[in-house]
Amino acid sequence: MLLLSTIREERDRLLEGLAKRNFNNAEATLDKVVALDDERKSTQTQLDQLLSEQKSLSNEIGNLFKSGKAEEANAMKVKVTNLKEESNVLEERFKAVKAELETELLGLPNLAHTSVPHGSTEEDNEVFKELTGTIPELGADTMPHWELSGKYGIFDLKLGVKLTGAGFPVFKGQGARLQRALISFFLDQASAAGYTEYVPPLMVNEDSARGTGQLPDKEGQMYYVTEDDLYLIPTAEVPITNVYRNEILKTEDFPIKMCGYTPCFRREAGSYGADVKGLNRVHQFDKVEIVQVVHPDNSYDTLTEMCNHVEGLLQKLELPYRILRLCAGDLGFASALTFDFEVYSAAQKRWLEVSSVSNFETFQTNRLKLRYRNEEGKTTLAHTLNGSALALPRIIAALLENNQTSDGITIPDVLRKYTGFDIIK
RNA sequence: GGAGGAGUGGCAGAGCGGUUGAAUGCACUGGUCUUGAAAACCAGCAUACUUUACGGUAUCGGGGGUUCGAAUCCCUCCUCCUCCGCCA
Repeated sequence: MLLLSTIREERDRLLEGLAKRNFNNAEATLDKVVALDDERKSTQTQLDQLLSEQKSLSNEIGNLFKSGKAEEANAMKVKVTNLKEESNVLEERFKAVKAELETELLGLPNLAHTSVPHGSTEEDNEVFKELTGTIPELGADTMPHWELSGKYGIFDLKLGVKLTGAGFPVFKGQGARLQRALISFFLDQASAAGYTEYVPPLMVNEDSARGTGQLPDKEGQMYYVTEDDLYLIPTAEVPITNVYRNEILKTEDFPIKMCGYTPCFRREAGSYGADVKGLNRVHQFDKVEIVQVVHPDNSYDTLTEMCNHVEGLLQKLELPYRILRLCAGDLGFASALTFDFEVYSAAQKRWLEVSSVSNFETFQTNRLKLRYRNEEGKTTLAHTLNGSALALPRIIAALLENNQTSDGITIPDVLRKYTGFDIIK
């Protein structure tokens, strides 16, 4: 959620940013927000005035009763009752204005960082770092991962359909081991980089979902348990970032570095073709997430640090990758700047997104009420960042496809101590 | 799932209808004292909104109600504790 102070004081910059994001009616929306905020303030001032009068009169009534002047007290009661009627009307108006203001604010996306390129679709994303690593030369009998899975019995989509439905792959045998190996590897790497490991709940309440911006923006993306009003997490970002919801930190608490492995659940309606084939897009997948809560002065350095961490993982896995800087049109609602990491699948001959690293600045912390006490003792919003490190299915797809040989699928060196085997046969 | 008890400031813990945003203790911050430290003493110490400012308003688990007036009474939801049941 954007800050009202930003909307009031940096209107031009904001209009520019909203235009970049192709946001319609930006000017009218900002005008409306400011007008609502003005009304909220003036309503509150009037309301407070009335409440204050009521309060002091009520105290007088108490004193009158004590000194035995019941008649005067009763006369005063009528006065207060009248005041109360007046204030009730104002209070209703106050609540309505506040709610409307909130709705408008929730509809505004984060202001994109100045380095975010213009553009409306993923075609306009900037290649921040060109292909790094080598694309393997594969033979004529190269298979995509969904065919390899059948050949080696790594995972089974049909079985998933039988057990649950489309988009719920079942990993088995060496495939299941590979999955577990990757999780351990990613977590060990995160721990070594100073992240504290969490095992969070896989369902969250409404407050948590709102805190990180899943609600109300992406309600349809989440599985929802109606009986208990809980949401299945679409990413570990949600529970982990909410650890510090409603907290006031000290500057010496920074940086807070957290990581966690969780399954992720996404309803992901509306895609087709190669995008959703095999493991390319599924409803349940595993991911290790890294999250940081930092001082606003350091958040862009932290973004770089987190990108370096993700890059290191891809290098250790010996996967060819590139880094994109997302354009304004492709940038997530809550993000100020996002780098996407893509690995190249030699068999599918396409790039697969395996990580997204973002700085949200104060967009999430404003909703989360996640603050710190600054040098002057004032409470100030912290910055949050997160990144996938990494999401498993497409890593597995790329590993299977790029490492296929006539003898089987070779496992990268770094994973061998985790898998316990060096080739999938 | 059933029965009972409880939720107050960073923590502990009073208050149980009337200037109570809330006693007291601990913790914390600043000061005096001291060569330094400790002790002692003095002062400060919730959050948010609002006001140019003085100040004002709201918040005692959440929401609603009764009353001129609620931390205190009523309803409801949530959470925790104890006992019973069930269970990996």
